[in-house]
Amino acid sequence: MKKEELLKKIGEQIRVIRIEKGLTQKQLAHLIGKDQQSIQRLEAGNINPSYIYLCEIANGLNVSLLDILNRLSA
Amino acid sequence: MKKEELLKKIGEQIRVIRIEKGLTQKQLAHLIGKDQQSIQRLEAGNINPSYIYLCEIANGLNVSLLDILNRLSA
DNA sequence: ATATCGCACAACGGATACGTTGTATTGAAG
DNA sequence: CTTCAATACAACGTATCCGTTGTGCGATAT
Repeated sequence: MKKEELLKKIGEQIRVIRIEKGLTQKQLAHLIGKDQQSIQRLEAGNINPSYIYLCEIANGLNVSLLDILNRLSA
Repeated sequence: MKKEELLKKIGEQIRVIRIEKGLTQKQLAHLIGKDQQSIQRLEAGNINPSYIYLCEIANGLNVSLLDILNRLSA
């Protein structure tokens, strides 16, 4: 699977979960000490986030990283 | 959970799986177009690998990233 | 003794992530 | 119409990743 597709997919999944939780990009960003633009780039698949970054996102969304990845295959 | 602990844990888990598969650091590295030192730093928890990097590692180990993360909690 | 293999650590450089600022668009609210 | 919230994109600087080279150390074998 191509790199860009992987990044797009996980970005989209993060967006879905964020919206399910009723959060804006800005709110999620501030929950984990980042800013809105960072979340935007992540959701758009424009960056290749680090493991720690993904853990922080999962934390802000109040789910586990496993949950996020599990939902990718579904 | 602290960043260093997270990196150490996933590094150790990757090492366990690599050894289960009977691979050396060098062999795993070459399977995915990297070098032995990169694997060493990853396993030692000295780097914060990107999502794509983790996908490549999982690929080289012939498991899914989900498998690796699943075994972290166990 | 020396060669080889697996693993560890340090340093350098190019590439990239990510925080920040600035700006544009869209839609809802007043 | 104006205002504000939410999202998107671009550019810049700093920090970090990761590939690479070189070095070392222990274990095993010849």
